[in-house]
Amino acid sequence: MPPRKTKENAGSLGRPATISDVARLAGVSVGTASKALNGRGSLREETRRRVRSAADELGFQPNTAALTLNSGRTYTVGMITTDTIGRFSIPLMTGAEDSLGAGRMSVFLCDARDDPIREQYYLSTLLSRRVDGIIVTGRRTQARAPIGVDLPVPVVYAFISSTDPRDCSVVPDEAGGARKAVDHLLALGRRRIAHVTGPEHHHSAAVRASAAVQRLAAAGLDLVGAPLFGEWSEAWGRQATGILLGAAEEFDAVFCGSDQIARGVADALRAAGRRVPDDVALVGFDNWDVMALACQPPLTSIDMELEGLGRTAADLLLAAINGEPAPGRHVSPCRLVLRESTAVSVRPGSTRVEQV
Amino acid sequence: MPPRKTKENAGSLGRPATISDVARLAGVSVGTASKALNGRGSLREETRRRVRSAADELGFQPNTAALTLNSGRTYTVGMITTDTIGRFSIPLMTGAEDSLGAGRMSVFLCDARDDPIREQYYLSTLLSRRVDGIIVTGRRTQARAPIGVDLPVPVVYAFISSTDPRDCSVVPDEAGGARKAVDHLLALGRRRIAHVTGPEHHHSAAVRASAAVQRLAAAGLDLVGAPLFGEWSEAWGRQATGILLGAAEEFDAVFCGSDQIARGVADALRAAGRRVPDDVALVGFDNWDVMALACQPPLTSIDMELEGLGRTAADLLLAAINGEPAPGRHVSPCRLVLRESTAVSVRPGSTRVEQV
DNA sequence: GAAAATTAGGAAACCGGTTGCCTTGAGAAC
DNA sequence: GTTCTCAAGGCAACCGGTTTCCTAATTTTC
Repeated sequence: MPPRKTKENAGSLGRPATISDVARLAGVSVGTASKALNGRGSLREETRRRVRSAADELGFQPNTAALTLNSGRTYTVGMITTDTIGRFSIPLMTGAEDSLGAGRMSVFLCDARDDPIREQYYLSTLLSRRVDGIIVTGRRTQARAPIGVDLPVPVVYAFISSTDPRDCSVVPDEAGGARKAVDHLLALGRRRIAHVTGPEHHHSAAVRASAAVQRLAAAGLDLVGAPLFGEWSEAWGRQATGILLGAAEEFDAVFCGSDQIARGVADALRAAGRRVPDDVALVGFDNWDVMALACQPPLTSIDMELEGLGRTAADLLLAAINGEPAPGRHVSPCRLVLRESTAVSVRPGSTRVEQV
Repeated sequence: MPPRKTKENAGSLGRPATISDVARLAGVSVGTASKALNGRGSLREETRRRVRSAADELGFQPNTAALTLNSGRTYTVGMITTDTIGRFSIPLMTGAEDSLGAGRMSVFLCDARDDPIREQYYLSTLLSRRVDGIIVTGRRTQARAPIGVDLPVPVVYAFISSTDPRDCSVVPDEAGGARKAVDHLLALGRRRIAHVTGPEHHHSAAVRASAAVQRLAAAGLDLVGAPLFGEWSEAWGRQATGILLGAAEEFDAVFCGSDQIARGVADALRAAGRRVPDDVALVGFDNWDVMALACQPPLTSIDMELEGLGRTAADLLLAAINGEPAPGRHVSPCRLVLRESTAVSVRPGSTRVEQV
């Protein structure tokens, strides 16, 4: 892409052109120039053309601050990540930005880094900038206290949710995802399924584990042993595999709370001479490509569709801004992504996606 | 953190309070209210107090658009990622936001997604919003065409750099990082060093490889074989290891162009019965904790200090905004992070950082 | 040809702040 | 008692647009 000589200084003023400059060049009044450029008022077509070409020549772009001042709208939203910008926030942000950009809105990025003071500082900054709305995200799906009450602008919680049920939250259906994982393993004929996941006090770990247990119970089955709660790391996956191998009970599948854990499990199983998926089928969670694809074999995983979630959140926010709020928890489904770690007849390298 | 009843509606107007509301409540004129709140003019202390408490009561926060309109400054900068928000952008953004936030500036996030049209759209959006400055980042360090010429606001390129040497760019010293890696391996007594890295046409791969070769040459040594160019994946690391093992030449160290590659190499070496670091020492690049820590053994790696780079970029931008531009390429050093993949006597789990 | 209708475009208020200048009033100086 | 001085605070212009209202000129109508 060639560096484009921007029009900003095409007219060679030392500053951005204002509508007065345009009006002067076109030989009309400021009000007329405004009407000409916005298709308002009743003007001769020739006048409009003259104004437009003057605007082009000067590279005129209306000062957003002035527009804001008399419309009251900023066409700007704030996005606050309560913890840290990270692996989960990125697709959320990308998706949100996608929808918002289509609505010609810009996004203020605020990284609160788990600091309530910082969060409130950002909140007041955003409010003083008169953003049209706010999206709150976080790394954990657990519900959190509302960022403020009776705020003058709509707020949508994405991924994370608000403890106040009247707030609008968009969250992934983690329980549904876990059920899909279990159903898939059951459909493969596996009956002796173990579960290795993150810390017990972590909301996602708890939700996914209990959904898995319930689904098995509904099929008249028990989990092999209790869910193994630990940390969200490969090391824990390896360690937990040692525990499973050392126990009396046999197992033919492991559903893992994250792809990292699953990868640790895969490595440890291979080291122990168990074949995946032949001896043990493996399902991860997150569908984090870096992990899922590099794993040997590539991992079947649950995708929370975070980008879509971000888009949904943005759409709900835009709706709320336009006076049509949709309060409540909006649950969006997860998707099962099939790869070789549960595949009996899938060729290496191919990726099939379950039809939902 | 308890949901705070924000002051925005404390005074129970249906809209954010304006300075007129404050003035009315305090029984003074608008101008006086402004002076009272900003410590200007000559007013009785009692009057100032009265105005301040009126402002508090109403939860007054000045409308940023109005401030912008008569100061000409927006206290806002744009951050354009030319490709995609990803692993490399995050620490950059975090660092930049850190410095900018300290300067009370807000950040507009723009994800151009490798689309020149989108990029120019964002650029013109930012300019019409009259941002005080722009930071351009990207996933690759390769120089790119300037985003625009003669822009009315300062621009700083971070990580990525501009082909125009008069532009201000902040880039990591990748060659220096590669030299540190080689020096470290030499200091360990390794003499038969191989290099596995990403695509030959990829700027980072080329720079790191040639710096490594040069450093070895300076020590009177050759690389074992030619640099193995491939892709930035674990799979390539494994594959390349196969090539190395199949070749006639022995090797006692591998310097890898990324942590992902290094991890693939580690896995393949282990599978082939070679011990790391005893038989083969291993150095990665990027110091991506997810990879470097989960690797067996944990990886020594080169850290580009992206967060610091982001801070530097932001600081340079702030300086430029304040009329002290610092044109040119600013190279910031990389850091060697020691872990077990090159450690002879480091205990498992510990991380030592080289003193620079 | 004069009155009415229509059209083109200008003047000014307004959005919400800041700031320079001016007015008012009180106390000091004589 | 009169003038001078200075502190305190009001008035209004300004930033850059939009919009309402009004005027002037042209065209239509009879």
